[in-house]
Amino acid sequence: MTESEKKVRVRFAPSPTGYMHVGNFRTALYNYLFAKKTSGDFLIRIEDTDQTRFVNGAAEQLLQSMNEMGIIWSEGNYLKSQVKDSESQKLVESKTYPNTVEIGEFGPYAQSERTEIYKKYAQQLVNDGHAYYCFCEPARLNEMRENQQKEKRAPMYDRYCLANLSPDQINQKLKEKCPATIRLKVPKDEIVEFDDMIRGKVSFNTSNIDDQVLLKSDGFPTYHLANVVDDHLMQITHVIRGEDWLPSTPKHILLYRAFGWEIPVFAHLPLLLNPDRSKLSKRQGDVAVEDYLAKGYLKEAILNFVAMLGWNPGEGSVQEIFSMEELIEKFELEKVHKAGAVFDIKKLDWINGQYIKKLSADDLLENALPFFTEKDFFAKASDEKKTDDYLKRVLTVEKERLAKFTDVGEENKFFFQDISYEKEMLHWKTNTSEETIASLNTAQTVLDEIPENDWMLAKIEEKLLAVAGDKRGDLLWPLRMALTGAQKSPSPFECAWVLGKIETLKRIAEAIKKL
RNA sequence: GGCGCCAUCGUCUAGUGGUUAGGACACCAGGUUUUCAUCCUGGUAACAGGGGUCCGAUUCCCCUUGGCGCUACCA
Repeated sequence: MTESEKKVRVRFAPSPTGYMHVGNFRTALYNYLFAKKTSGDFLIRIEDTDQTRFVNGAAEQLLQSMNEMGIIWSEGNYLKSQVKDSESQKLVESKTYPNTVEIGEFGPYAQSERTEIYKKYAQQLVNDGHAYYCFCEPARLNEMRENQQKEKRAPMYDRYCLANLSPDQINQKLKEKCPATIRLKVPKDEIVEFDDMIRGKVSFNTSNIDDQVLLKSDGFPTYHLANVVDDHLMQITHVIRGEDWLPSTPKHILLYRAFGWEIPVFAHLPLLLNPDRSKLSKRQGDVAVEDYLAKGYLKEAILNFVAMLGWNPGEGSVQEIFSMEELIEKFELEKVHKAGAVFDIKKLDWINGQYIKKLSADDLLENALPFFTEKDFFAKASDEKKTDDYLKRVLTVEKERLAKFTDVGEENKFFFQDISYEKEMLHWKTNTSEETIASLNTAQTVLDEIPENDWMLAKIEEKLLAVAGDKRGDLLWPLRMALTGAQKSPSPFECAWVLGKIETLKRIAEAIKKL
């Protein structure tokens, strides 16, 4: 099989932090789209090699979020709740994450379970002269770096252990169990060049590259070693990751060379940015996919929005709304931008609104219900205002003006609670009380004629407009105010329809009484 | 500081060696509407600067500037 015919295999390799950063999510999405587009494999590998950063439940949360967003992988850890019984023969219990199982022939897929593998390869590098033991303590390293910085030199390991320790001394220290790391012996003054799928040719001089620690003194690997070893062992063909990894790519290439392994294709994605163009961070607003889900953004909208941050099908395309299927069909890694993209929530709001408008009454209710139950006005509402039918009517009226589900009901609390307003508010323009009462009486009569089982929006509108004639404001303003007590609201027809015949007539009667 | 990456409206972007530099969001104005929103119409708004190459550069090259990233026994 030649290289071009080799099956594409890509991976999403997150370090579990407890939530999924949207930048990370986009990386996962682009990997997924690329795999789908090329009929390749997409796997998840958990990069949990930093014991000091272990967060309980974080890995599971990540799998959960990926699953929720509809990005499906074919190898790696899975939540037990996610796996079908029919797949049970292929399952392997996960040692580290008891709520998960693994599928795939290249496991384990959690790096914390692969430490022996990394140790073996690190040792191999030492034996071959590509790496060396370092016994320097953090204090010395820090001092060294400070001095280098004072002299305005790039901080780099000074190779003290490589230059001063004889093989016997090294063995002696190892025997004494002195804390040791293994460092990559970076050759000096060589040019490492590679062809990035997004950036084209990128090159580095190895003289600027530090002797990277590969194996930490706790026996765990650093990202660089674990990543290269696993990408090779798991037969990854394309490494698609954030641009923040670009400067360490030459280290990885040096590792592939030292091992004599084939180098995968690299594609470094532009970063997602805060409005001030710094790397998207928690300090400046929400960065977790879960945050946006919790705020009532639809997963399709988030997906759509994030996909367009840094990519566009081009060729004069003016399309803004894309389904996952369309994204898979049109996605091309070559068309991913080089420059970072600002995460503009206003556009997300607009896209989300577009998706909300397309939802059926049932889907609307399903999505909105959890948000209703969080609202104080909803909790205090009477039971008949919490029925599915009632809420569906509210949502049907609200969906044209909803940007996200947290906003649900907020502008229309009068659908749920008693209203209060000054009687002067009932007057349309310069109308007198007598005129306003007359209008409300007309509305009352007309609406009372509509049977309760025929209480439909079109019917209500038709009947009221028929009696309004050319003086719509005179009839409709007082009616709307009587029903809502609010300066702004949906049309009186919609409000009457939502409230139902009984409540509508009751509120009209109350208004007349006020006057 | 060193190394690297990047550069079209405020934002996301299309685009070409010759275009009135296009679209979307946001914003503004007008229309529809009983109000608000939706919706419709229109408008403001960009090729960072300087050198080249070329008959001609927003487009190709170089420099400057600016932004960002990396510079850990984090990933």
